[in-house]
This record gives sequence, structure tokens and C-alpha cells, in this order.
Amino acid sequence: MPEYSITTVARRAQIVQAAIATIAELGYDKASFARITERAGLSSPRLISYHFANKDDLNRQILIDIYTTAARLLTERIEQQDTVADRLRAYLEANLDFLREHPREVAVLTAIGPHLRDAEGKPYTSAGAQEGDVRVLEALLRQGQDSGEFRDFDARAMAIMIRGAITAAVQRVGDFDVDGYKRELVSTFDRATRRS
Amino acid sequence: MPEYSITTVARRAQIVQAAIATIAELGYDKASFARITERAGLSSPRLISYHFANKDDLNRQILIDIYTTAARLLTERIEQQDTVADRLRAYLEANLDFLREHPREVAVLTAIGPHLRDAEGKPYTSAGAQEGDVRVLEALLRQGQDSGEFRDFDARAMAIMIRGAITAAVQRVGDFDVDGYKRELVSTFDRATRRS
Amino acid sequence: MPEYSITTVARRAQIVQAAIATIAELGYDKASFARITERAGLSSPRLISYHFANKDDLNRQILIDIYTTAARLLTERIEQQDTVADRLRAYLEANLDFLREHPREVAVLTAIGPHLRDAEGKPYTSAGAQEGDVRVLEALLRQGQDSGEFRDFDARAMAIMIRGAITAAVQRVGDFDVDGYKRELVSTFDRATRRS
Amino acid sequence: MPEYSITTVARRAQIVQAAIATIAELGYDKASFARITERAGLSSPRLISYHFANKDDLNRQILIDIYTTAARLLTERIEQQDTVADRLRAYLEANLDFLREHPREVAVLTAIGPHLRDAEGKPYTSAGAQEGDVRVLEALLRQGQDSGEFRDFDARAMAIMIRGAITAAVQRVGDFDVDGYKRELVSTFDRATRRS
DNA sequence: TATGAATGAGCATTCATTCAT
DNA sequence: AATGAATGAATGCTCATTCAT
Repeated sequence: MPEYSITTVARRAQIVQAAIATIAELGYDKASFARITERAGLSSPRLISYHFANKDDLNRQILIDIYTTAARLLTERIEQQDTVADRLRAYLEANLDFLREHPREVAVLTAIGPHLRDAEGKPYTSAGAQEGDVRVLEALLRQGQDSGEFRDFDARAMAIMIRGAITAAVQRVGDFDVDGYKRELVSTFDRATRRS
Repeated sequence: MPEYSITTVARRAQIVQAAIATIAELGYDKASFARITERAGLSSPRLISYHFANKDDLNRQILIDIYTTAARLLTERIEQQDTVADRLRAYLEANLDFLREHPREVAVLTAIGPHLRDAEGKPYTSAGAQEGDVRVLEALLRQGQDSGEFRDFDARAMAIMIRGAITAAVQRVGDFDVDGYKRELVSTFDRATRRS
Repeated sequence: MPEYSITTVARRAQIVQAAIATIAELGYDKASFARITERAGLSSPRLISYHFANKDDLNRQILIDIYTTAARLLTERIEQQDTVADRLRAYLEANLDFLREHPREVAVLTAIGPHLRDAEGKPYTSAGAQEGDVRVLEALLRQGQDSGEFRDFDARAMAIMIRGAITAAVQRVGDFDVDGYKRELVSTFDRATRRS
Repeated sequence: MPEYSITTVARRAQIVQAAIATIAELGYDKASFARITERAGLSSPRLISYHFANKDDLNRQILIDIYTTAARLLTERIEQQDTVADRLRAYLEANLDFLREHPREVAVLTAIGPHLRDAEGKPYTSAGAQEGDVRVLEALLRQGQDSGEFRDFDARAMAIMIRGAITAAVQRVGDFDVDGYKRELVSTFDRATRRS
């Protein structure tokens, strides 16, 4: 296992990108080390094993890579808003925008989900993979309830529901009117959360 | 490929049930013919190949099996309602109830989805696999709009969103307050669809 | 193993014909009991095992079937000739004619050859399968030498050579000028055998 | 698929030789990767898959290996001759000599033939596999006709016939008087081709 | 005479991973 | 930092054949 020199970091990034491209094109099942090797122009699958402890390690790095990109975008757009309701709207819109601009990454996210395992090798529930997203959103909703902007509802249930509505769009990537969906999404959860 | 004699039908059902149990416990990847054979107490994996054309055929039969069960329950409960709004509520509640009573089947449904292929061997998009559900729901929503019960919204987008919210619950199977979620789900989409 | 009733004989013939058709179309390797069953419209591969001791038995019956047909034709045409030279010519021409009229049977003959086994299960040399043909022809040639029509040559070698020239045509079935080949064949072995 | 390093080339050659020996002894059908592995003393059948893309690739390499050996011998002996008639004779004799000295390779050639597939996976006709040989010979015959050494005959038909006569000998490998056959072969096709 | 159901052995091939440089 | 070679385990699937009616 190599240290974190410049070339090492670059290699890892290259492999992660090749893996994302391969999974997006062929699906998770067919995206073997052999296929990723071909696409990345690596000399041998051995190079992947050299840079990542095992397949699960690679999967985790892919997730981190994509989440980092997404988080940067989302955080920025949400923080510009003043009211919680606006922040929720910004959250929904930013999610759909990310989806439109990074459909490949988003598809890979859902493809990898069911195959992730924790440190002991046990499979995450696919819920587990989304738990982080849900928590963040749940906190935002609670904030709105505390400030009096939102009505009284089960914040966790609502958060799960919203993530589900976003994920549904994710799986439609390709043949899908993103902007139309975005409008209904915002409208639906505005009605669902606002006071009165 | 054997005909549909009594013993054959029974064997197929046995294998399908064993496959569902195996996938639910080990995940799709690890649910090989060998594992299913063990669980079903069959003499040889050959027996699965004898009764199903190939793995995809087995997957499809699993899906049909589960969908048939679900459809029976859903249809019945929906048809008892008079107004479209009540039917939508019944649809949502019945979905969540099925989920609570058949968590294993529901988990298998989502596990198999990404691996299904159509008759020519091409992979379904996960959207494709859900398209049927979406269409049925979309029709119901349009009916409510036509009757004047529902406000004017994009019925297809709304249908996708509702399916997403249901699927999100599906993936939480296990550590999840189904009844709480059910309440918020009904409330949210009542607000989202009703006139005024 | 059934006795030789009328229905049994008919069934056997049906299976042999289906096997010939299947081998001709798919090649020997892919002509499994399963494929033959489909083509013959039989209820189960079991019916083949019921009527033939094993695969080798079926192969042998196919050979007998085809050889019987061919022998009937050849014998008749040869016996009509008076001189041995004419009989050799008739033999060559009749062989090529059979080839043109029964390309399927002829193709099957060469396809099965390498897979034949003797009673103890040992593989025939492909030579073995043709030994009968060679012997018959060798006798004819010797007859011509004894009568003084033919020059002195190694009759066995010549017989093998002629069979080889015929077999070469067999393998060209399809894209092949049979009549042109027939002319050269007759001419070549007339020159090769005649006195002076 | 590994590059062409020294060890790789040696391994490939080792596997090809083991495959030839295995096919010669057991026949094509029984010469599975497992049997070849045993004979070559490899650690795992996986090693064959590592060095050859698939079974067809291995078959092709076997063919190339044998044809290369044969071509070297034939070409040399033919080129030493001055007249076309002598070259034809040398061609025939060299073929039979190769057959006597490499009976195993020659047997494998005919065993593999029917199983070869082209790049798209379509089966060669057995004619197709021999087409190269026929063409070369046909050219030689035409050369003789052009130079006036040979009489006027259908060069293609004659080429096919000669290849058939050679192949017939090939299939007799083992119990066969090669030199006797060689004499009659040369004599027959001398008479068949020469002017007057 | 026929057949539905079942079976064990075998197949080529793919996989992530490791050994030895 | 990289890599060529090798590996054992596993996969879905096909085969001819047999058991029990």
C-alpha cells in the first residue's frame, strides 16, 4: 500500500474516474477490475489492487469522490438563502441541478449503493448509504420547525420521503423533464412543510 | 423445459421461494444457484436449470410472484373506495402495509431490479422496471384531475415522486416506523394534490 | 429397449431423420438430444434414450440409414455396366450424383465420422469409418487388373486416393461445380488406371 | 491478455504443445482445458484462459503453429525444383513426408478443422479451412498450364482433388504404407496433368 | 410405449487477489 | 511505483442418462 505522494494521489484519482466511467457505462456487475483497467489504460489490474486495499475500498473512494463534489455545490447554494423554507427549496433545486449536470456520477451512486460493505465486510442496508443525506436534511427540517416556519410533522419521515423523491428522479436520468419535476417537487414539499 | 404439471408447478414455487429467501438474506450477488440449492434442499443446482431457462427467467418468475401477491392486495383495497382522493390514500396505505407485511419480498424486488434484462438480454433501466407502477398511479391522478377532485399538476412527475417516496420506505425495511411514515406520506400527497 | 414392432420402427426412423436434419443444420457438436428432441417434436429427450442404447448407437443408426440409401443407388448403376472401366466410371459419377442429390446426408456422414466409437467405446480412426467403402472399391479395381483392363498399380492405395477425391467434393457441398468436378474426376482416374 | 515477453511466449508454446498432444490422444471432444492442464502440468486451467482469449484462440494458435512448421518444409522442397511438373511432384512427396514425420500434428489439424470459427464466431466450413491450401495448389497447376507443361484441365477441380487425395492419406495415419501411397499419388497426378 | 422429473459430472470462463520481481 | 505471471474459487449452464411411473 503506497504512501500519499503526488503521483500516488494522481493515480488513485485516475483509477477512481475510470471506475466511475466504467460503472456508468457497463453497470456495476460488469465493471470488473479487468474492464476498469482497459478503460483507464492501466498496464494491469494489479495496479488497482496496488492502490486500493480491495474492491470495497475502491467503492468507498468512488463514493467519497462523488459526495465531495456534490457537497461543495449544495452547501454553497443553500447557505446563500436566508429563510429555512428558501433553504429547503434551494436544497431541492440544487439536488436536481446536480443530477442534470452529473448524471453519470449520480447513476454510479445508486449502482454502487447495494454493494457497499462496512469495515467488517457486512453489507450496508441501502438505507445506510443514504443515512447521511437523510440526517442533514432532517436537521434542516427541524430547524424550520424550531423557527416556526414549518408546521409540526415527523421530520425524519419527511426527510426520508424527500430523499426518495429525489432518488426517483435520479433513476430517471436520461428520458426525463428535470425542470418540470423540479417545479412539482418544490411545490409539493412547500405545501407539505409550511405552516397553515 | 417441463410443462405445467402439478409437481412441476410446486417445484417451481419451491425454488422461487428459496430464491427469495436467499436473495433477502445474502443479497443478489451472493445468491447463486448453489446457495439457492442449499436453502431449498434440492439435490443439485441442475434442478433449477431444469425448471427455469436461465437465471434471468428465474428472476422474472420471482418478480411475477411478488407482483401478483402485491397486486391482489392493492387492487382490492383501492376498489373499495369511492372518491379518487380516498383511492389515492388507500393506494399509499396499502403499499406501506404490504411493505410491513412482506419486507423480505419488497427487499428482493429492489435487489433484483438492476439485474433484470428484457427478452433480448438488454438491461432494464431501473426506471423501466418501475414504469408499470408509475403508469398505473399516473392514471389514477389524472382521473382525480378530470373529476375535479385534484388540482392541476404534472401527473407524471407527481406519480414518479410518489413512487420514489414509497420506494424510500421500502429501502428502510427493518429499522423503520412504518405507521409514522404512512401518516406523513398520506398527509403530504393529500396536500400536494387536493384542490384549494 | 423396445422390440421391433411397427410403431417402434417408425419412431426410430423419425428420430434418425430428425437427428440428420439437426446435425446438418447445427453441426455435430450442437446437435444434442435436446435439440433433436425439439426438431422432431418429441415429448422428451427420454424418448431417444428409450429407443437407442446411447448416443453412439444413434450415430451408428444414422450411418446405416444413409449408407443403405446410397448403396441402393450405387449398386444399381454400377451393375448396369459391362466393362470394369465403365463400372469405375459409373461408380465415380454415381457418387458425385448422390452427393448432389443428398448433400445433407453426405454432410452428416462426414460430421459424424470422427465421433464414431466401436463396441468397446474406442474411437474409430476416421479411416475406420471409410474402410468399407475402400474395400469395395479396391475389389473393383483388382477385378479390372485381373481382367487385363487396368494396368498394374497398388489397388489399395488407388482406392484410398479415389475415396479421398470423392470426400473432398463432399466437403465442398454448396459452393461447387459438381459436374465440372465429375468430369475431371472420371478423366483423372481413367488415365490413372487404364493400360498403356 | 499478457504481452509477448520471453516467459509468456514459452508458456504459450508449452500450452499449445500440450493441447496438440491431448487432442491427438483423446480426440477434440475430450480435450478440455482440464485435460490439457493435466498433461502440461499446469497449476490450473486458469492459466490457459490467462494466455489465450478463449478456446477458439487456442485452436487458432495450434493451427498456426502446425501450418508454420509445415509451410517451412514444403516451401523449401518445392523451390528447389526447376520444372512445374517437378514442383508438383515435390509438393506431393513433401506433403506425404510431413505426414509421416508429424502424424500427430496432422491428425490434430483434421480434428480441429470442424470446430474452428472465424473472428465473428461463425463456423468455418471445412472447405473454408482448406481453401488456402487449394488456392496455392491451383496457382501451381495454372502455372504449369501457362508454361505448356500441363494439359488443359479445370485447375480448381484438380487442386481440390489432389488435396482430397492427400487428406485421405492424412486420415490413414498409423496403419498405412506411406511410401506406396506416395508413389501412386505422384504417378496418378503426373498422368492426370501432363501433356499427351 | 411413453414420459415427466431428476441427476451428477463436466464445461469454458470470470473474478479479485497475490507472489515475486 | 509499478508490473508480469499466476492462482483457486466460483459461476451459470449443458450434457447424456436414469428413476419411477
